[in-house]
Amino acid sequence: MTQRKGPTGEPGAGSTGEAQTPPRPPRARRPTIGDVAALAQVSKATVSFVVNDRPGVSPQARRRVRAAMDDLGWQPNAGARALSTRRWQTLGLVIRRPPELLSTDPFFPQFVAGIETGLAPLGYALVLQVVPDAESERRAYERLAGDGRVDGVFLTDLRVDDPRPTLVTELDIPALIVGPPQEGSGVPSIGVDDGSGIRQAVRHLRSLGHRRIGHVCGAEGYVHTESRRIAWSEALAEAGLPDLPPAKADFTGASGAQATHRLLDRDDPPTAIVYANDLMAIAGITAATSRGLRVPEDLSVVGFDDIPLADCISPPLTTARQDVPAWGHAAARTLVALTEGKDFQPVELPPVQFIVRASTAPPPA
Amino acid sequence: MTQRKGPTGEPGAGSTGEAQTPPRPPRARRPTIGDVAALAQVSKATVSFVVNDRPGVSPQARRRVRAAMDDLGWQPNAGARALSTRRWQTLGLVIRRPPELLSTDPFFPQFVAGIETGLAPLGYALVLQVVPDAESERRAYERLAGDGRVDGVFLTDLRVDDPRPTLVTELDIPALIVGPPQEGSGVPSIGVDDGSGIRQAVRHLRSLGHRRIGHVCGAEGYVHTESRRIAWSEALAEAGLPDLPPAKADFTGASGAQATHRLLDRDDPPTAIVYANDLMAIAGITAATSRGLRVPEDLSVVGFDDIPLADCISPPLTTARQDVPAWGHAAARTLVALTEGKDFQPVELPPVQFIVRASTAPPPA
DNA sequence: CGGGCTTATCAAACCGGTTTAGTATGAGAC
DNA sequence: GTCTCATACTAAACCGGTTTGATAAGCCCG
Repeated sequence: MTQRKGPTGEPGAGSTGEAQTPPRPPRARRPTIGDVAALAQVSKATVSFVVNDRPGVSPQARRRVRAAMDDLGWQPNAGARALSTRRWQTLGLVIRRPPELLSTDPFFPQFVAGIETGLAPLGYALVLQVVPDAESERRAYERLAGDGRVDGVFLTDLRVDDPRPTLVTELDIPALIVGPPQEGSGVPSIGVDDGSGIRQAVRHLRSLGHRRIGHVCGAEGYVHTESRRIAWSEALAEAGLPDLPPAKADFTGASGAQATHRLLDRDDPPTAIVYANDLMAIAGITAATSRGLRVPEDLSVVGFDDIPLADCISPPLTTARQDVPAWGHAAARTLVALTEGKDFQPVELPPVQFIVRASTAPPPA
Repeated sequence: MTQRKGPTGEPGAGSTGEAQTPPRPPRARRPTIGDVAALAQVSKATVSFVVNDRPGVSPQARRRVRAAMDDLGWQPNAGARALSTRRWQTLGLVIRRPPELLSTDPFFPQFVAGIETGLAPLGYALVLQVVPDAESERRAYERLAGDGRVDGVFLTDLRVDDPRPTLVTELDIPALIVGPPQEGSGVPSIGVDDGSGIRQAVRHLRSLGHRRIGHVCGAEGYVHTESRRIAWSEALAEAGLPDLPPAKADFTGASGAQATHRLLDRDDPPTAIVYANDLMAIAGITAATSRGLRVPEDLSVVGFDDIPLADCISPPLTTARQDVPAWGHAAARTLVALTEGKDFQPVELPPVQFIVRASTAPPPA
C-alpha cells in the first residue's frame, strides 16, 4: 500500500522526521514532430505527410522519417492533432442508471465491449460517463458536445418522451440512438426488434398449450419496457388468448418476486409468465417455488437476456438472447461513419434468438 | 431504423431514383475565446483569467466577460486547453476480459460508476478500453500514454507477474493499481483485503461446526484468485482444520459446477464450500441439488461479491460484499491526485462485509 | 508634482500538430 | 538552351486555448 520512491533512498532523511520526500523525477518531455523532423533532416510538414500516408514524399525521405520516428519512439500528440483536424477520434457514451440496477444489467458491459471491437481498429477511443439522474445526464451531454471532447455520442436506454434526441440536435453533435427508432426525432437509430423475442416466447408457450400467459414488466418509462409489454399484449391477441393485466416491476429481483406473487394471487392465475428480464424471472421462480408451485410443472417461466446464470440455475431458464456485442460493434461503426459526414446506412443485426431450456413445459392438466 | 432528414422533404427527388440527398447543413462553428473577448471588449488573456478564476480582473470586466460567455454559450475547447496545459483531465481504464466473463462480473460496472462519482465533480472524464488479450492490452496502454490522451491509468485485474507495473513505469505515466499492493513495483495501489471476506466465511462455518471446508478457486493467474485461495488455506490452518486441495475453476458457472462435483466426489467430501465468486456458488448449489443434496442441510455454500441475484435465489446466498463504488470513487480521487503531482496517500476503504443468509447451516450429524 | 507601487490590461509567444501556398529541382519537349 | 511541368520539399499560418512580459493607469505619499 506504500509507494516505493525508486532505488535512491535518502538514508539521512528518515531519522529527521521531516517529510523529506525525494523529489519525484519530472516526467520526461515526450518528443514532438519537430524532434523527428530535425533528426530526419526534413520539415515538420514532411513528417506529417509520412504519418498520414500522403503522396509527395520520396522513398528516401520516407525511410529517414520512419527511422527517426522509431528512434525517438514518437507518437503524434492526440490533442494537437485534434486541434488542427477538429476530429477527436473519440465517441461518448453516457449511461444513466440507478445504482441498484448497474451491476445487474448484462447489457452494458457487453455493449461497451462490442463498441470497442468496432472502435479499436479505427483508432477511436470511447469516453464513458455514468450519471445518476436526468439533470446530470443533460449536463454530461452538454459538456461532451460543448468542449469538443467527442465527435459523436450514443443515446442508450431511451425513455418515452426522452429529451435527448432534441438535445443532441440542439447541441449539433452527431448522435446515434441505440434501440428502436424514434420517428420524427431526426436522430438515426440502430437496434434489434426485441419484441420478437417476446412474440416467440408467447408462441412457444401457446404451442405447449398455455392459455393464460402473464407478463412482468420492466421499469416504467423505458421504451424497451414498453416495446416488450406491447409485444406481449399483441402476441396474446394474435394467438387469440385472453388479455391479462401486465404486472408492473422495475427489472430488479425483488420487484420481480413481488409482481409474481401478485399474478399468482389472482383468481385466474397465469400458467406461464414472460418476464422482461432474466433477473426478475429467476426471482420469480424462487417466489413461485416458495408458494409450493413447481417450475415448470405448475408454472412456466420465460426470461429475457440470457445472462450467464440462466443455465446454472434449476431449472435452466428458457429465455431470449440478443447478440449485444455485435450490436455494439455495428453501433460504433455507424456512429463513426456519421461523424465523418457519411450518410446514415441502416444496419442489419442478428435477430433475437429464443432459447428453450427447462423452465417451460405444458401447463398442468 | 431510417433517418428523417428534417422537415424539408424534396418531393421531386424521390421519383428520379437519384441519390439526391439534401446536403446536411454543416455543423455550426462553435464560438472561440476570441469571439468572447471581442464581444466583451477585452483580450483573450482576460477571458482566460476569468474562466480560470485568477486575480487581476476588474469586477466590471469580469461581468462583461461572463455576460459574453453566456450570450455565446461558449465553453473552452478541451483540446486547445489540453495542448497548452499538458493536462488532459482524462483518466484511462483498460479492461482485459475474456468475453464470456464480461457480463458476469459485477465488479466492472460498479467500479466504473464509482470512478465517475469521483471524477465528475473534478471535471475529469474517463476513457475506457476493453481488450481481449495481453498484446492488445499492452498496445492500449502504449497508445493512451504515448499520444497523451490521458493523464493517468488504472491497472485492474492484476495477474501474478503482471507486466503492467513495469510497463507504466517505462511509459512514464501516472498509474494506480486497483487491488492488493505489488511490493517493489513502484506503482501505488488501492484495494481492500478481500481475503478478510474469506477468513470470515471460514470462521463462520467453523463456528457452525463444519470441519471439512472446501474452496472453489477463481481463474488461474489473477492475484485476487490467489489471495482468496491463500486466505482460505490460512484460515483453515488457523482454525485447526484439515487441509483440502482447492478445486480449480475460472469464475464461470459451468466451471463452478464441475469443481463442485469434483469436491463432492471425494471420499471425504466437504460439508461446506467457499466459492471465489457468487456465480460459481449459485451454479454449485444447483450442482449439489442435482445430486440429491439439500443446501444448506447437507451442504453449506458461501459465495463472494453479493450480486443482486444472491438473495433472489433459493436458498438466499451467504456471501461477502465489498463496497465497490466507494472503491472506485477513492481510486479516482487518488489517481487524480497522483497526476497532479501530489504524493501518494494511502486511503482507508470500508472493509469487506460478510453477509449471512440461508445457504449456510450446521453440518449434517 | 514627481517617484514608487499596485492593479488592470493586452500583445505576443507558445503548446504540437495539419495544411496551404510557394519554392527549388530535375526531367522531358522543342 | 530555354520553357514547361511534375515532383519533392518547406516556411508559415492556423487550430483555440494559456501564460508571460510589458505597458498603462490609478493611488498614495512626501
